[in-house]
Amino acid sequence: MNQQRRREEGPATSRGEATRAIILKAARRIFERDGYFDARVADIASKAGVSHGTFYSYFDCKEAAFKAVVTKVVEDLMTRLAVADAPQLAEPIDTIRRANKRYMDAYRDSAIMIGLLEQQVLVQPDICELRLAAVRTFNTRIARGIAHMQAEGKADPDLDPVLAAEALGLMVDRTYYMWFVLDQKYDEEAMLDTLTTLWARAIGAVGRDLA
Amino acid sequence: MNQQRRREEGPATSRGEATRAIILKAARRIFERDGYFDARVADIASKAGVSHGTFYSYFDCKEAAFKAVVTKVVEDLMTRLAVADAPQLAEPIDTIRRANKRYMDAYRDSAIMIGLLEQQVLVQPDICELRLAAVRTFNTRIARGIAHMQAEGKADPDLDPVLAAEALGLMVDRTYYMWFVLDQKYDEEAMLDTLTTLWARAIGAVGRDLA
Amino acid sequence: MNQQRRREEGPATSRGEATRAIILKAARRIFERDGYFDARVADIASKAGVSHGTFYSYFDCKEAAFKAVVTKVVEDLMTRLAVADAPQLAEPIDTIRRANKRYMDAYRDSAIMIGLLEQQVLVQPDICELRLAAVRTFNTRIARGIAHMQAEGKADPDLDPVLAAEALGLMVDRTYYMWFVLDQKYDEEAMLDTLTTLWARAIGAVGRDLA
Amino acid sequence: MNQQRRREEGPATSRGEATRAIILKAARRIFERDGYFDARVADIASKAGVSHGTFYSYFDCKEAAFKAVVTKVVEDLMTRLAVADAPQLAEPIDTIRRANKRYMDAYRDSAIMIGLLEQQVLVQPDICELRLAAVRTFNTRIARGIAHMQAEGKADPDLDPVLAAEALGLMVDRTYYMWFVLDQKYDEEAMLDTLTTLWARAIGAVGRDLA
DNA sequence: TATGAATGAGGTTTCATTCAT
DNA sequence: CATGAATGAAACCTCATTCAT
Repeated sequence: MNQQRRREEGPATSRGEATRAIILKAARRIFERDGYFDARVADIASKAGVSHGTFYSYFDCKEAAFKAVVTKVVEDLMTRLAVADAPQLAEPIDTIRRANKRYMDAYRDSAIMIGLLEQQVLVQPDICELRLAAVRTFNTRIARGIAHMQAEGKADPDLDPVLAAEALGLMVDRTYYMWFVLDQKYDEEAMLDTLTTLWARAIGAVGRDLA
Repeated sequence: MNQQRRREEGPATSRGEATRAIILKAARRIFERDGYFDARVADIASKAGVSHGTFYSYFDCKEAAFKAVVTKVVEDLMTRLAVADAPQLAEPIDTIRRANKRYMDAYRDSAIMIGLLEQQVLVQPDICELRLAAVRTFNTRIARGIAHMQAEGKADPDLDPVLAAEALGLMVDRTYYMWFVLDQKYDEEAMLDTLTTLWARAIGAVGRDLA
Repeated sequence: MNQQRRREEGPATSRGEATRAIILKAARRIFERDGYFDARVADIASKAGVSHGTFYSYFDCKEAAFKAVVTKVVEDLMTRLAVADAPQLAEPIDTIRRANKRYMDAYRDSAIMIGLLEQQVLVQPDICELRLAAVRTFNTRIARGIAHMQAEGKADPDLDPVLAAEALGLMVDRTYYMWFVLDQKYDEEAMLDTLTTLWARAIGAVGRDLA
Repeated sequence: MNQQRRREEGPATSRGEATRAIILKAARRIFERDGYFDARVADIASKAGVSHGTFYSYFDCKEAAFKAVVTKVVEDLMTRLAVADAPQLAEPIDTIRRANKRYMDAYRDSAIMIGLLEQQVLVQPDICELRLAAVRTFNTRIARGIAHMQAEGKADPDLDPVLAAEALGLMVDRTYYMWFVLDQKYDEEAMLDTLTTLWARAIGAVGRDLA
């Protein structure tokens, strides 16, 4: 009862706030180390240096902690990728490459958690929703970019910008998955160039090519 | 030891063979219904109409049954997609579209199991290996196709056919995942056209365009 | 990991201490009632009035509980038999008889557990070690006694005190086994007298005889 | 039904006889290798080169096979030790030593099975009965020997020959157990001499001593 | 007589979660 | 706020034994 309320209301003191943060951090490390299913609440608590029961003062269940961790990862990702998309005066190819690179860096840093997120998508509806929302945000952004280029005569106007954004976004996203989650070995420059070239040509981008 | 041997050597009689097939089929249905983690061996046995113990006469554990099911799914997929790739005299765009369509049909039919496969890739190294092997086979095939077009002057010769095959393969594969596993709603014609156009343009395919 | 730790470190509170003791006691009663193999963890937990899981908070497995019980039994036995061996001024025959009687009383009280211990000696190396350690302690004590008598000219000096102690100790020990574990019916006085006489004569003890 | 009858009636053909013998031999080897509890019927059948079901054509259950093996071991032991006890004209000490040596050799050859027998004594009433019967036979023989010496004035007439036989028999038997079953390291000559001397003195045997 | 497929009771163990202190 | 003892559902897997062929 008491615990329920506390969980719902969130930490009341700054000490509680700190404990919650510590547990969250510990949870991420344990999830990254053991995966979602093999991660045990006991280990999280122990790594956080608190007792079993304390964990449940802050999180309803293991799933809730996972969701909290993953939400934060996604939020950080979004924030990091939301930086103003440089001046649109640049060549399309440069814009695209820069975006791909930015995404790559961000993906790499959170690769393991992203892998776990993908894995849970099929199991936890909440997580799936979270994932889809993120995808939608990204895709919208990409679609806007493509539409913008089309408007400026820098991309093929016949293309459906939404579907194209979806497919190309997945191409890049999935490539990074193979690369950083499944540890396939690619040469960074070559891969970035390939992705960028494919993308640029796919949307019929005019202008300078990657030499 | 005895059970071990039977499991390793496979059924000795045709009756055993049949039972194994029945269990395998039941396993697939239960996995599709409940997912890997919630699937219980008891349910599989019960759906197969055999006893608990019988299951263990044929499979080491749940994981082994899953692996067997998934292996079969992948093999079927490979077989199905291995059909002679029509005469290369056709326009590239038609070749590409036909391939995308074939893959789409195959993917759709096994979508749930493919979803589970993707999910287990991070958990079971064996499954990951299986998955990567399939990917490699597909990619090689695609890369050969691209190289072929390049040789015939029908595709941009500057492109690295292997990397391109990898990225474009993932684009299509992942799109189908969103479509059939995560149940995103796409218009079939529009999506197929988009994927095909993006692909064709990306590799600089010359020739007729999708009207 | 958490449970592991608790098991390794032992109970952290006195409440835990008490529970452990209760389970241990229940385990002994169940082992005595059902024997080692037929004893079920569920029965032990139930007799202790705790849940299944609680048992595993304190013991790794049935074997561990057995080992704990048996260790305690052996320790109690050792303590009980370690009482100062009366003044050595007494007649050897009296010293020997008193020792035999003391051992008999102790053996009888723990007969069933000792029987189980003997039974597990062949199966569990740990238990075997425990058993041999106890035997060694007893034999050393006996050998010292014989050597003492030899030094005082009260026993045949030609005898190897260690081997003699070993054999005579086993004679008594095994007789008690037949008596209290396998329930052979002997007359207490007659048997004690026989054992004592045999022992005394065997070591060539001089002095008064059992009349 | 059918099988039941066959088991009760015993093998009908000499081929069946042979199979039974083969299984019995395999059973002994598996029991010796794995102990009673860890021995699996499957392993016995497999080592005998027959199928699962065939085992049950000859034995009711694992326990029955064990009993058959152990009965044979005990019978062999009895036969081997039943050889005419040399002329009683010899010195008592020589008679005793010879008997101890004969027993030692026989014990050593069947040590593992004897160990298992001891272990099952507490679990299987049948086995216990078998064991006690053997003990009784031995003890009677020993008691007769002691009584004989007493009659000839070669041993203390005050001793109860039955109880003495019991205790001394156990002394020797248990020593061999420690020696050959639990693998305690003893020097053969020294131990045989000690046992013999203790025994001879214990019964007040007159005559030559072991030098 | 021999085979081996099928059975199913049975026990062990884990770990997320609760709650009294 | 924090602790850790207690819970108990749940799932896995083995292996002695039967029986149809």
